[in-house]
Amino acid sequence: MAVTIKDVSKDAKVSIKTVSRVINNEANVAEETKKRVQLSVNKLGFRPNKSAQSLRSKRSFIIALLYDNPNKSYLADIQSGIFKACKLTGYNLVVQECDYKSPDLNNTIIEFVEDLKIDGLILTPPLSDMDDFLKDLEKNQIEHAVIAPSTKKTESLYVSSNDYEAAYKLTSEIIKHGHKDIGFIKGHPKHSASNLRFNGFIDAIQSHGFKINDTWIKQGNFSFKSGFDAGVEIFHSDRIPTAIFASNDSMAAGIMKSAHMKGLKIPDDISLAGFDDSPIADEIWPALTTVKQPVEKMANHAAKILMAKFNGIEEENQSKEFRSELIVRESLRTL
Amino acid sequence: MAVTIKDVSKDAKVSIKTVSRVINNEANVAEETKKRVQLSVNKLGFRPNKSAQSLRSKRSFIIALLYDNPNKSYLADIQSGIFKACKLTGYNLVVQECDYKSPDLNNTIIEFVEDLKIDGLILTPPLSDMDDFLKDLEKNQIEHAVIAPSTKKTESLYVSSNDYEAAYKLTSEIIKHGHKDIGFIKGHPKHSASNLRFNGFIDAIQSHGFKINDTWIKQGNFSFKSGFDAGVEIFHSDRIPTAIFASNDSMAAGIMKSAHMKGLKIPDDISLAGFDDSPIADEIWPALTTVKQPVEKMANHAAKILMAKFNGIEEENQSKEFRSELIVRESLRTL
DNA sequence: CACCCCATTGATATCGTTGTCAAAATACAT
DNA sequence: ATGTATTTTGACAACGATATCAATGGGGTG
Repeated sequence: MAVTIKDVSKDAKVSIKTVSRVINNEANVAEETKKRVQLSVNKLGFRPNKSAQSLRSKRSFIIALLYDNPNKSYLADIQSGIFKACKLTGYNLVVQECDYKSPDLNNTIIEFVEDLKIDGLILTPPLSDMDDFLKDLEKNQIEHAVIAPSTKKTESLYVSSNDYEAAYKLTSEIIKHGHKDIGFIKGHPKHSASNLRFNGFIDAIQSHGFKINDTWIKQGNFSFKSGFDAGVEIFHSDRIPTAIFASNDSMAAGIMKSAHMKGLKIPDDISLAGFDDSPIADEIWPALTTVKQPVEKMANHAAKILMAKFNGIEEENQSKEFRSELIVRESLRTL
Repeated sequence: MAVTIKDVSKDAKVSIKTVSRVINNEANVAEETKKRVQLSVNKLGFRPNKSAQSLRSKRSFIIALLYDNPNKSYLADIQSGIFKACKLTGYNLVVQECDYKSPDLNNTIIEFVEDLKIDGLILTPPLSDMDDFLKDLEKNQIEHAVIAPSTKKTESLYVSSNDYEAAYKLTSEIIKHGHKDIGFIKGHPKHSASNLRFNGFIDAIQSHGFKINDTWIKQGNFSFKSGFDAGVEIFHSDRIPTAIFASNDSMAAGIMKSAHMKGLKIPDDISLAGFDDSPIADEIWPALTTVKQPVEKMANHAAKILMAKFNGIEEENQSKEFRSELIVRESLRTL
């Protein structure tokens, strides 16, 4: 039989309530009593029964990660960042794959949270941008932190990256390399980052006094295939750009493939840039010029502020914007 | 206040025990009573309190996925397969990243399982091959299913793939393309698959009466970089093979990069083959000849047999070996 | 008709915590 | 010394399910 609070209380010659006070770090326990209890706890190897705690106090020390079919390496990074934060605080992490298009997403998740007494949620795009979903969470008093929301007006905790600035900077870098005819592949329309990156691109182009050529702007959805298709279309036109900026690396890889199939050399015939610095960026040839986001750190921070919040630690642990880093590799050449 | 079993019992005019019987599908409940209770359950929207269930019955309807820093896309596939199985049965999934080298891995995990009343574990390589760890699980009566263990003598439930045969087949395919001088990059030494793949390669070579050239056999660890390094070494030698078989796609991509840097064209100057059919296999140029494993299906099956086991359903749900599929793409040419 | 058997049902204890609230001990003010 | 405020402590209820075990009742048997 496992050691219970009763065993500890006997050993330390106090009531079970006092033991409870000590393990929960409550105020008003005499220093001496506290020590005695802690001694017994260690001696007996007491570990509180989480089910009993959860039943009585309605918290589980579990947080959940919600995601909808993201890029695989993105998911792994996010998860790892969250997990590391959990490990520090003793929380556990449950994962929940969901379909953002499902009509009963809201109820499913709310029931899930209530049933498991989940202490808080972490949301990734595109869930981070579903306002009615976020509102439902608020209404049900479900703590949550969102990763990369498009608008920061929300009451929710969030972490974000400077997608707009990074896209602006990357575009400027491409221009600095002598390019004027630049194509762009947009990301998944439901992901906030897509717009931010597109706007950064547009503004950079225009602030340099260049024109946007609409036939070189294609809608993608962050998948390799959508990039490939966009590449095929672009390379099929009479005049092709000298550089293409894809909203993420997978799509850039797709374009690269379509270029190869068309007999175009990279970066000799066409320069390429991606976004995210996913593993593939450095594993294809030539390696992709891209923007590296501290995804794991962002997720780690999201988990930290979430847990800080429902543990009543407000302090400096707050929503935060992370800065991305430009990584110039071989896929971009100087004209 | 949430609906409890008491409310249901009042509404259905039965005792709480009878309600309990119905929701747990226990035997010996009159058909009519059962219907009446189910009606009340639905009418009131009763959802059993998991903490209370867990406290009393010592099960949580949670299973856990244990992994140690795997390939990101592998993790995502595994997780997705498990998650889908969980969804069907109403189980939840918690994830636990761990360090297989940690000296107190065993205790950490056992405490984790006991604390959360985890119903069962799913292990991925290299954890699937740590015999003392598996023994500790048995000793503590912790249900578990392992993915891709090297030996199937274990008492544990398992799913595996036919790595040996697949590697044999792929090697034969390379030979069929006219290659005699074939290099090989080994995988992570702690992963069971590494040996199986290597042995399949060796046996295929020898059964065709060819010789193994040791300078073309390199030790890798499944990472892109280890493949790259191996490639650099091989291409540095006086005589280079006409084809290289890397134990996974990341390493094959690494070799490809090193080949490009050396000015070698693929597949004109050297043919390549990988293993796993990870996303990168089809996203690099030229696309990799590889072996596709039904990773997600394997994980799905692992979760299913695990849950079937502790729910007392033995039947046909058993350990199983999955078959891989050869995928021939451009990276392999005929001499 | 008396008896026993087995399916069905319910009263109540129980799991291991935290919450409530009052009692006891101590500190402080007058 | 007395009264009051404050800190410290504990007895017991409560959380919401399942487990135990006995009571009930209908059917079959002799």
